[in-house]
Amino acid sequence: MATLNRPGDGDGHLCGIDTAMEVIGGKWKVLILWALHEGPERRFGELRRMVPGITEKVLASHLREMEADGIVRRVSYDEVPPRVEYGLTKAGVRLNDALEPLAAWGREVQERRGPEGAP
Amino acid sequence: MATLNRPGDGDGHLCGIDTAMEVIGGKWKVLILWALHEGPERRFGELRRMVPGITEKVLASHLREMEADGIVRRVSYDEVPPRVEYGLTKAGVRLNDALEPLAAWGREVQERRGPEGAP
DNA sequence: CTGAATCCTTTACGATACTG
DNA sequence: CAGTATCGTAAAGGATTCAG
Repeated sequence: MATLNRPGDGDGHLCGIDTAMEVIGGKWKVLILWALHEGPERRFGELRRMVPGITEKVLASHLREMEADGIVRRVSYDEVPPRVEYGLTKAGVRLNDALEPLAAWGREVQERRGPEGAP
Repeated sequence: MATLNRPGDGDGHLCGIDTAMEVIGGKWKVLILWALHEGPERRFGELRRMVPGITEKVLASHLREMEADGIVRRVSYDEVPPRVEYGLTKAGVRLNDALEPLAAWGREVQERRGPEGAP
């Protein structure tokens, strides 16, 4: 992504938010993050059930990207039938914590426009 | 977006983060938000210069969506040549504040993988 | 069970030209 | 100056099938 030019900044100001947005930019990533949050290690099928609507392909590719970004740890046990468990790295936990104020903001606006949304 | 099913939640848990992600989901929205942050009201052309790379069409549509989401306030002065000024609403300011920890996280990982990125 | 492979659809975004 | 209108593209995601 690009950086921002603000009059005060002689050079491009590294706001950092763009980096974070790239990491959580996928359609389901924050949901996966949330699913992994403060829970035990989760298996693939478990995650698939926890994030209803996601397809296997997208779940798999998102998990791979998140692993590459260093926020998800993948542990594969050499068994049959195969067993793979996913968890958060330290960076993933910190990311999740950093997401909490944003979640609070979202809950706030949900309540504010809540009265209508419920038939 | 969907909500999350965690074993503990009997019903879909409203994590709120999905709501926030929809609001800031556009490719340039956080940058626009950042540009509007703690500054004076900004004019359209000013924003276009502050967010290099964005096209007029996308800037306009993003601004309209952000206004509809209640985070941006648009004031149009009936002059010629036309003058329009954009600023953040209270909700917009709170959203920006809620984004700060995420930005800090981004800066942190930038530094961590920083040493290589500089030729 | 955990995926990879393939094909298809959607849509957000980009480029350009034009207008009150 | 502050946009709108059109058109085109690329990338993300969805549906389905197959495999170790």
